[in-house]
Amino acid sequence: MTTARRSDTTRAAILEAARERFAADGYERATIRAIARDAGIDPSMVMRYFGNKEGLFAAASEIDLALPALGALPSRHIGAVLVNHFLDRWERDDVLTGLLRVCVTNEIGAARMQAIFEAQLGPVTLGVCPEPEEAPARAALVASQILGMALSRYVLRFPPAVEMSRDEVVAWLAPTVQRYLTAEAP
Amino acid sequence: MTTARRSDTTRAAILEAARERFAADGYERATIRAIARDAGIDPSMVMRYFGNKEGLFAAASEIDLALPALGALPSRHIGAVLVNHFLDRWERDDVLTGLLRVCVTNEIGAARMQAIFEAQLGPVTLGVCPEPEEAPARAALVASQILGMALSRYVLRFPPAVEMSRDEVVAWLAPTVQRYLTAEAP
DNA sequence: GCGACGTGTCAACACCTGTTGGCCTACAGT
DNA sequence: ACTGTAGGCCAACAGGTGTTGACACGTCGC
Repeated sequence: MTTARRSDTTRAAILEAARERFAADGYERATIRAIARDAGIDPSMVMRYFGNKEGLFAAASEIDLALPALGALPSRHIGAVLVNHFLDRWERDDVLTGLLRVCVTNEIGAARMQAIFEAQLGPVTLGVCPEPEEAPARAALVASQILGMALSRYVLRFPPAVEMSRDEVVAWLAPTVQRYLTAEAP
Repeated sequence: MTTARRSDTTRAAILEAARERFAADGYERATIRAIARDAGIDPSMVMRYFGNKEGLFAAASEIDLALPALGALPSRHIGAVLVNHFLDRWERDDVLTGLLRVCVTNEIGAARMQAIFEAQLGPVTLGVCPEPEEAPARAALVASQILGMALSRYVLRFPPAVEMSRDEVVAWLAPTVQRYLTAEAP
């Protein structure tokens, strides 16, 4: 059994500060010194616990996917459920915002973003789309709309995208996602 | 009349190298030294011609919008025309890819990206959408889909998004854009 | 001929970055 | 009570950054 060490609180403080900084500044501008200052410890502690900056980012961008139970619900509502789920996931904490800010200039971040969408969307898409070999393209289309809205709303903060209510976003995007998943190929 | 100076070729070489570096590396990792090395001149020339790094980026990310003549065509095809136009604009050079990579971590880039979409989409949206006060939200929805596909295809290079043919992309996205612009609000 | 000016290079500044190793302190096990 | 070790800080390294000023070469007007 693993007993709680004294260092666990420090680790947690570092990770929280790192997530905030990566989300606010991206990879290069989120410096280890700034993260350490936010966490109230010395920069060298970051190295001791996470090896180097890439290791810190890898640890700070780990996400539990928290897939909803999807098999049972009627496939007509799957678009709305999916959009709602992703908006939830984006607004609960700033891990995904950080990942989106980082993946644009960092290979590791890009690979992780791709892995997340594969794991999130792969099974869902395979379950509902008409032809299995179309599943990857359909998943990529859904990803493009989800990522584009997240970019406009949470990163670039385009005023109209920010001012839309959450229900409005779902009402507009759900039919798009639904069509990408279930409509016959054009 | 402005006669051609000898320095114009140098300016052009700097701008071309800067566009490539910004598109490949983003703002922070695209160093002035690397750009100058690519252009075959000294870093201090960059400062002399463009003042500082922000000035260089501002000059390198200037875009002639090249709006197509839009008023005359039947409004049923406006979605396909718009998607085609943006894909063209993204693939002609790497200015927009650079802007997309930069705007995620740089205020000036974000503001410029927003300005581009306002200028590109604003008039079109106002011309075709049912209620004028809905125009900004509809333009933001279109921007989210366009930006998301550009991110997946040209920046993150998700394999399924890259492997789709250009006609497939247009066939899938055009109805989405068309709906965001002309359908009644949900 | 000669100074002014445009074009360019060189060397340096001041600062910030990730990363490392040594030293100190306090608690745990025996 | 003593010692080992985990947790933490400090100072420094080596390298890279944007940016600046002094100096060299060429070409033009006069």
